[in-house]
Amino acid sequence: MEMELKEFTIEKTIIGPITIVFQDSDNVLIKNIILSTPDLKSKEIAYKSYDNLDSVSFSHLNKRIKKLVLDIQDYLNGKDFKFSLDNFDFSGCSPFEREVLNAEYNTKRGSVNTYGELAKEIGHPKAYRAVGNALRKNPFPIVIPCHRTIKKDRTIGGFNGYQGGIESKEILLSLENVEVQQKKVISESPVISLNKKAQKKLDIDN
DNA sequence: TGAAATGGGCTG
DNA sequence: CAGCCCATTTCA
Repeated sequence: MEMELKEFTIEKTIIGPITIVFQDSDNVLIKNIILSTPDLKSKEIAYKSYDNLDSVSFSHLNKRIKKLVLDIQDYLNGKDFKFSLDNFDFSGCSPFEREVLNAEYNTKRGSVNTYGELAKEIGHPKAYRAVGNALRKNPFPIVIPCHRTIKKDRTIGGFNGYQGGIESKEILLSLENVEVQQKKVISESPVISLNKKAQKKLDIDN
């Protein structure tokens, strides 16, 4: 018996439509946040990825999903924001992937870090490529702010699973006042990585 | 710029 | 388990 999934799409955002896929039981479970790509709108991707998906109008949304929608809109309107992770379903993620996503979650708006730093932070200093793989599979972009991770040479790297997504990555970074030109972060200040605790850890390592 | 290193996850 | 895929990095 397949579990029935619902979908709500925020149609107009600065990075195009955003679709939230969730399981609408008494304890709602957020399964996936899908961004649009230049080729495909998020809703099409959603219906391609999941069978038995039902659309829900905003007024009929579960309270928790409503809050997530409003939070995403606030965030995209420039509010400094840390999302609640309540009701997000990480069961599809490996322990390593969870570590990566957790470290990313703890980064701050307006800061950037590198794949290598994230790897070091979670105690696998040479697994920078694996970190990229984990971020590629990030089920909850925006909420887990994977757009803040860039390459060591300060070019912005990949996003949203394929190269076309870097457009959105650039928009999200500039939304956080991180300056990007020619696919490269050009802020004068050094790359600020992770939160305070993580930064301390890194300092000890260096 | 290109090759090689690198490690987690996925497929057969 | 082997072999391949990668949103990286480093070095010549």
